[in-house]
Amino acid sequence: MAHWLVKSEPDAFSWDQQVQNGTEPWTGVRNALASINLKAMKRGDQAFFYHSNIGREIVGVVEVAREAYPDPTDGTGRWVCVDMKAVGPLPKPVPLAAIKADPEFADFALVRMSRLSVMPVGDAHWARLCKLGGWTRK
DNA sequence: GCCAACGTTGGC
DNA sequence: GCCAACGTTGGC
Repeated sequence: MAHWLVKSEPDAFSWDQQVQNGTEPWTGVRNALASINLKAMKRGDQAFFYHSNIGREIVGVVEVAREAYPDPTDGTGRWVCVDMKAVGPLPKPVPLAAIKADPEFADFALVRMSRLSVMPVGDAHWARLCKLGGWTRK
């Protein structure tokens, strides 16, 4: 099973809203590389939910509830979205600063490609982030 | 609020 | 098809 990280500005769509809504379309991705990542997601894959700009930390875990389909907020038909389901909050949110300070994450996309909003997370990085966040598999 | 990174647009 | 200008994202 692959793992991912998705970013959202809490001003636009926050973790609290994700939890309240349960399952929510992950729309608005308008970047080619991010879109490729969305299309590679499989139902049941889990992803970290990261608050960009405000907070700048990983706050929770979501799961792909529906694989890529045309983004209803896109008029051109070129872009896709997935449905994400809230799994649970991280007991200890992992701030970007902690990730940057850890040499293990020197080649992590969150650090290296700061503007990418949907990215894969390797098994080793996933395991380490779970540990840092106090997350035990659900 | 500033600025670096980077994607997109438009003139040629 | 190149590249300068511009807009957007997101860290600081």
